[in-house]
Amino acid sequence: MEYSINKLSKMSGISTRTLRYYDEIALLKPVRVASSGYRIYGRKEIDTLQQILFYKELGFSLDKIKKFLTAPDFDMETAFNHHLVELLNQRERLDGLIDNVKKSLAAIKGEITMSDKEKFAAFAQRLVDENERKYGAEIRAKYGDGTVDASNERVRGITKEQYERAKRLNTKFEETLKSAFATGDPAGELAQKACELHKQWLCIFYPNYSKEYHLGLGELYISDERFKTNYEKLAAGCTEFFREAINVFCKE
Amino acid sequence: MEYSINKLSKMSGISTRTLRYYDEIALLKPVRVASSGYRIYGRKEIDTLQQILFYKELGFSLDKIKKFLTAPDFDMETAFNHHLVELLNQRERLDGLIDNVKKSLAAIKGEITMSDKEKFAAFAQRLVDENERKYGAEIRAKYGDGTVDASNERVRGITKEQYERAKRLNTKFEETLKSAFATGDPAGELAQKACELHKQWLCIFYPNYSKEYHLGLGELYISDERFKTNYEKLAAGCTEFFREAINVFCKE
DNA sequence: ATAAACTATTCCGTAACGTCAAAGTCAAGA
DNA sequence: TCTTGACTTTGACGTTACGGAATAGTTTAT
Repeated sequence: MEYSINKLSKMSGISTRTLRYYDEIALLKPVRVASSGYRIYGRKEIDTLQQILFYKELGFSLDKIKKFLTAPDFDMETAFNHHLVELLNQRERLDGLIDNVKKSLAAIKGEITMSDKEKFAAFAQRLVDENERKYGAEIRAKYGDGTVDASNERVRGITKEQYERAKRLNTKFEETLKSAFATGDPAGELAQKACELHKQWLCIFYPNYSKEYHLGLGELYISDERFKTNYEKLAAGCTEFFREAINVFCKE
Repeated sequence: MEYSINKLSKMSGISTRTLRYYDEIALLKPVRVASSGYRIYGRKEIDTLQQILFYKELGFSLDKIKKFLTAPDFDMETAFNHHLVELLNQRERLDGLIDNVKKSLAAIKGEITMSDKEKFAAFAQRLVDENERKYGAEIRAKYGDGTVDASNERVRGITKEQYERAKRLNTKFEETLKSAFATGDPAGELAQKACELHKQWLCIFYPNYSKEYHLGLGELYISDERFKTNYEKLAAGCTEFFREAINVFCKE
């Protein structure tokens, strides 16, 4: 059974434009092309399209979906784990936004008159990051935006002592990680100690620490350039190494 | 006090590229431009930038932020309310994705067998998405958001009775299909009755039933392994037979 | 034969910038 | 004064996953 692009489109609910796009990026090629240039799809292509739609529903990018389909021995479990971590991060960020918007709304409805826009803006700014202005820039410069943005709510209440402690922990952590990297064994004692230090550091900003989140952070370090360059400064390949270490650490 | 683009960039943590972009879209213009073409910012621009960053932290688009800043009597409360609703919707969607990814992960790991019930739920979810994708915007444009949400709710939160009815229908359908397959005639009375039962089953989840969709479903059953194995359990070759039957059924 | 329906290939646009590239500007040391 | 280096400018392309439009060729039906 053969299908024109329009037939396939109507069957699947996917626009012809999209199907052409999938052809263009080699995600879904027609089984053959007629002499007229018309695309012709077969049964196998319908099957593939269904799979594509399935992965799409889970929020995977087309690029990853392509890898799923082309590499037959793709490590699905790892890929899904990565994806889950990413989604969890996204949700946490959303939670933060929602929280702040709710607060701002309350402020608007409350004592602020809408006419006095400037007053409100000033107030709202104070509302969001009183502490952020004090330490935020400093922290941001050191650890990258992600730390501040993702944990705005928690960072806000951080004390100077805590900040000093974080700084000390971080120094110690970097030293330990560097030594650990020299051993080349991410499961070794040194590497695991680095993980422990990192966990302590992390707990300052994220009181609700979980292994799941720690694991996710390992992924974040690799995928986020800002973190990666930070760690790569210690040693080339250090980020990957640290991720391995975290993987071991969190599985114990 | 006057600031070069670099100074402002370093003070605010915003890249020069971004500042130029904000100039380009008229979100933040420099106070003046030197004869050399260099941008020069003043104190007022710093304040404006702070405001921009505040709104950005709440997840507003630059376009909306511009309206906040330029329209002096903007209805903040309404805008914030809309924004909040949008964020909540996004989170709900994320929750759904996370749920599905978790389930898929469990399935991959083999922790649970994709039971019939879950298959069922997955399928229902897919129908919702498809329904939303196809008609959502249209309906929403006509009747407002409420309608779609209610409609989706109906599908997602199918009642126990509906579920029971679906189950009964499905059993009956399978029996009929099995008998029909024995006759070998996809255009015969029994096969057509099976199609009718299938249609009724389908209509529980898909109120906007159309022959076209039913037809497409026939293809889906053959191409999707999860469905295919389900039907092949009844009899070998049964899936193909059923598709033929649907073809006849929908052409009447 | 001609109109209707279908299909193809560009190309532009989306949001919010990052990342070069080529070229002009400014302050300071030799 | 010349040159070097730091700084700045304006393009222009890349990113995601397509939507939409323009233009031109193909197939099908009457």
